Amino acid sequence: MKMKMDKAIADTKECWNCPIKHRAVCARCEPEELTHLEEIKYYRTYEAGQPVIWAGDHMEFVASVVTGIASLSQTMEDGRTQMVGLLLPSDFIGRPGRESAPFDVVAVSDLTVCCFRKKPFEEMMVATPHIGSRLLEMTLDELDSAREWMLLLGRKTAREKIASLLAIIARRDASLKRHTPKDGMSFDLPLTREAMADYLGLTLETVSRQISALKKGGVIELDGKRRVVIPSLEALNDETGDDHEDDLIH
Amino acid sequence: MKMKMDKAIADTKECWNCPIKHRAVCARCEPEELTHLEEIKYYRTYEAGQPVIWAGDHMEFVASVVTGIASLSQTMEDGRTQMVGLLLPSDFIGRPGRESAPFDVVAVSDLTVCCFRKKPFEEMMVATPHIGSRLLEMTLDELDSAREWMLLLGRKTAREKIASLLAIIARRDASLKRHTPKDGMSFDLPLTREAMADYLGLTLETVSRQISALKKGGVIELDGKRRVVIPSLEALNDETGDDHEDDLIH
DNA sequence: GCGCGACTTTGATCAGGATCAAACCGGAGT
DNA sequence: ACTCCGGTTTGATCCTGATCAAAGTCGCGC
Repeated sequence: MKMKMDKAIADTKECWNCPIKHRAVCARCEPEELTHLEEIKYYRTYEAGQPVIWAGDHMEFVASVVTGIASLSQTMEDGRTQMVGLLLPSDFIGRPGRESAPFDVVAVSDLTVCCFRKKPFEEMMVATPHIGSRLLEMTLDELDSAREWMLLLGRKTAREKIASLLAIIARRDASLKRHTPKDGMSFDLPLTREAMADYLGLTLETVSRQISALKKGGVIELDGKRRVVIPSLEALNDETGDDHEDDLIH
Repeated sequence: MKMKMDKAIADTKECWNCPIKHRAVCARCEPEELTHLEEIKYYRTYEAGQPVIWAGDHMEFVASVVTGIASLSQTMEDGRTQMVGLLLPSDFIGRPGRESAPFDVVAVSDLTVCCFRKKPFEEMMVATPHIGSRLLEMTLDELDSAREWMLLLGRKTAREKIASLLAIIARRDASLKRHTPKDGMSFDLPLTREAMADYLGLTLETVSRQISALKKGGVIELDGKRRVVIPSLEALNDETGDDHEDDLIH
C-alpha cells in the first residue's frame, strides 16, 4: 500500500502526467522543452498555514501550484492585512527578473508546488518563447482579475462582496469538476471566515453576519460551517451587484 | 509659426524621436524592428473627457500613451464606478489576443496615443520576442501596482488614501521632471475631486473634506484648487500608513 | 466523558464615510 | 458688468460596517 502510494505520487511528478500541464506556465512547451524543465524542477510541499515566502525575502525559485491553495497578501505595520490574490492549481508564484518577493505567500490548505530554480528558469525563458508567451497570457488574465477585485473592494457592499465570493468559488468548483454550475450545487468553503474577511476587505464578524443574512434570506443553505448549498444561482447572482450575464445569453 | 509647429509634431511621430521610446512596449526593439513598427502605427488624439474605448467594444487596435493621461474604469448598472488604473505616458492600452475591451478607457486630460492595428501587432509579437518580453515586464509591474492598490482600497482610511495618492503623484511628477522628490516641491493635481474619489473608492465630498483636513494639519498647502505644495515629504509619508522606506535607506 | 483550543456566531455600541442639501468659487461667454 | 456652469467646499444627518465583548460549536487528545 505504501509503495503503491509512492508510485502514484512519483507518477504525477513527471511532466507528462502532471495534473496542471494544460494550464500552467509550461502548457505550451514542446516535449523536448519539458525534458529540459524536468531537470531544473523539484517539488515542495507545505502544510496548511505554513508560509511559503515572506514579502521582502530573497527568492531563489519560482513555482507553479500543483495542488492546494495559497494566498498572496500584504500586511501593514499595525496588523491590517489585505489578501491580494488566491493562488489555485496551475497559478504561478514569483516573478522572473525580480530579486525579492513583493507579497507574503502562505499555504491556505495543504499545498504542493513545482519549483524551478530562478536562474535556470530565466535562462530558459529567453531560449524558449513558449514559456514567456504563456506567462504573458497568464499575467494579463491575473491583471484583469485584480482589476475586477478592485471594483469589489472599492464599491461593493458587504453583502455584495460575500455573494460575489461565493459565486466565484461556486464557478471555480464546478469547472474543477468539469461541469457547468447548476442550481442545487454545493461546495466546501476553502477559507476560514478570517481569510474571507482579509480577501474582501471586511472584518470576520461582518463576514459571519452577512453569511447568516444570506442564509436567512434563502439565498444559500449551510450544511455545517463550511459546506454551502446554492438553491438558485440566479438568486445568488442577483446579490452580487454584477450585471447578469446569463440574461444576455438566453 | 503654423508650419514650425507641424514640423515639431511630425518629428515626435518618428520612433527614433519618440518621447516614450525608452519606456514603452517598443523600448527593446532594434532599429529594423522600429522601422517595421513605423509602418503599422498611427497617432490619434482625444480631448479631455472623451472616451477612447467602452468596455465590451470590439478593439481594432492596441496603443501606447504618448502624452496626457487616460483612466481605466468599471461601472456597475446603478452607476457606482471604480477607476482601476491611471494610464500615463508609455503605458499600454489594450490586450493582444483579446477581442473586446474589459474596461472603459477615457481621456482624463488631452491625450495622444500611438496606435497599432491589432492583427499586424500580434503577428509582429510572435516574430520579435523583444516586444513580448517588454510587454510581459510591463504587465508584471502593473499587476504589482494593482495589488498595492487593493491594499489601499480594502484597508486604508480615507485620510490614508488621500495621502497615498498625493505621495504617488508627487513621486511621479518628480521623476517626470528627472529629479528626486524634495521638501517644498509642488505639482498640479491632474484629476478632479470626483475622479480622485472614483480612484480611491470614496465619494467626492469625502475627498474634499480630507484634503481640507490635511491642509488644516499642515501636511499640505494649497495654491488654488489644483496646485499642491508639500512642505515635508516625511510628514506626508507618515500619513499614508505605508512603512517608511526612507528610514530604511539612510 | 472531559477539557482545551481553534473557529464561529451573536449582541451592543461606536464611528467613519455616505448621503442629502446648500452655498461658494472662478472662468467663459455674452 | 452679468449670468451660467462645472467643479468644489461645507454642513447636518444617517447608516453600514468596525469594534468590543461574550457565548456557542466542533474536533481532538487524554
